[in-house]
Amino acid sequence: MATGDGTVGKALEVLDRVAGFGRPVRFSELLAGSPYPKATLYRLLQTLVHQRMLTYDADRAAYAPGIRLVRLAHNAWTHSTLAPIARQHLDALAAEIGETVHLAQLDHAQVLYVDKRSSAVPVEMISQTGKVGPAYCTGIGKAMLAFLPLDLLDWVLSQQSFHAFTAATITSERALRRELEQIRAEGHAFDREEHEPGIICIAAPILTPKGGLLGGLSVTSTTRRRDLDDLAPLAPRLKATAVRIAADAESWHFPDQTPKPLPGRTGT
Amino acid sequence: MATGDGTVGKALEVLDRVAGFGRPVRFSELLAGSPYPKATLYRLLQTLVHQRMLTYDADRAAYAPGIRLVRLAHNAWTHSTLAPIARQHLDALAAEIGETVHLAQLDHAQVLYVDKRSSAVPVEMISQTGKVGPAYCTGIGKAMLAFLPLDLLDWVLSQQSFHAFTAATITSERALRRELEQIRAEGHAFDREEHEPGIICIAAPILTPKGGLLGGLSVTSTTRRRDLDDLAPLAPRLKATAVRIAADAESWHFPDQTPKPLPGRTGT
DNA sequence: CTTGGTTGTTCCATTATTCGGAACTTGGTT
DNA sequence: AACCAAGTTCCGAATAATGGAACAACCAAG
Repeated sequence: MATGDGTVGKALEVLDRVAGFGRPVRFSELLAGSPYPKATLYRLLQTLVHQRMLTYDADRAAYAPGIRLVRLAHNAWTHSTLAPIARQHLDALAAEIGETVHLAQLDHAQVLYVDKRSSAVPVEMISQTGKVGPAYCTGIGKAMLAFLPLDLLDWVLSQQSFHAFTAATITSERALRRELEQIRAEGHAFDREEHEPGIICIAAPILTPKGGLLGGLSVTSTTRRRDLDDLAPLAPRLKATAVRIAADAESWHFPDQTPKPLPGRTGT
Repeated sequence: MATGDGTVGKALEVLDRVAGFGRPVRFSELLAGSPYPKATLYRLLQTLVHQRMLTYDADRAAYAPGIRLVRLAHNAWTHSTLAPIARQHLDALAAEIGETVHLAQLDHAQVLYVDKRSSAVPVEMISQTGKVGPAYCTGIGKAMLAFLPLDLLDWVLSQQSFHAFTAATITSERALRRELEQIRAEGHAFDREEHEPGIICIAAPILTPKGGLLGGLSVTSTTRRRDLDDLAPLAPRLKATAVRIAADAESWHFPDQTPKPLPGRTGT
């Protein structure tokens, strides 16, 4: 999975890797999984720390994501996600249905949750927002995949791991494509405990009038409270909300957030 | 204000600039305020877009922060800010006092708010978290500055704009240093409508047992509800909370987040 | 349809940066 | 004391970034 993009690409790859650990990480740990030689990795880390994209804790000799990222993300979240536009609609939907509502967008073949309304716990924040999850085995992921342009879909599917989280997880591209077809026909997707046992959801894509994919919307519940048949009747309300969000996005002239297939830069 | 750090530094500077606009921004706007020639800036932007750190909207021909940042920030916020550690303490303090509580850290001579508990308005969030504000004219900023090591303080103060937001704003380094001395003696700071008219606050630093600066904590109110004399009695509870947060941070072995003075890297 | 202006994109020889093997330092272990 | 692992620095070679200038694309006015 070549990154390209010269030094900057390499630096960001390292940044991702550090962030991915989810804990302070030592030089040697990074070196182990790195394609770069010691000296190069060292310099990249130095640069990132100097730029406050990473923090270096001298005592523990470990690197962690830096707070400059938090600051940048504030802008990104406010101006480049559906969250601010969708906020009121999420509030309304969550209040009406009384279940957890998620708003997500596709990022690099993964589901990126950009906002959430939880019925139970009142507020949370980046703690939830910013999380990523698999696309092939979540309702919201499948809902988005189903409405991706075909050429992009090919690429995105090629990036899926098809790891079997539960017994119900779809583990082959063929099976997933079949399911996506159905979702396309119905306009909404279900998560049948495919990602976590006991967790089910119904999800719909958020589409521009022209059919461009903006994001996804889902209502999540547990098998203890509801089953799929209870969820299905929510589809109309879910879709109505999605349409409203899309309309607002349109009037905000929101950019079509279709993910890029990482082309070889200067075409073939 | 030379950035150094080669290409990566330049790319990140451009990223900051785009984020700073707070709205989609066109190439020419960026070019205007950029030290780089057209072709160079163009390439940097290309790279950032390709890396999904920026989004490019072809219709509007404008750049905006990318969603990859949201994802990275999730990690940064979770693992490199005081927020997760302080959460319960903020909850408790906010509930007890019934006013808005802020948690902040220093980032590059500015105040970066990393969490917030608002008494009145229930929700908001990243919309608030991730925001930056001036250090020299906010209570929380001054509280942190007062406990900065002297050499760092010199640098940080040199970065302040001393813009007069209100009639009460401290507008000279000398006056600020005098105030910081007082804050150091008392252990807490006030914002006397120095940043926004009608807004006052009391703030305390969060310090390691050894005196290292971790962050700041503040209780904000309005002149309509309280005055400074009402705020002052809150100091003990504020400080107690700060101590508790510091203790938890210690046991989590939280890295000393003292900002770096951007040294010239390898000397001249 | 032509001209002129503005904005955005590409080329390519030059130049400055990054690369990475190897040597070195530091701190802990047998 | 000798050794080993982890982290840091050096420096010539290799590569990638630079930026001036030419080139498109678009629009408005002549």
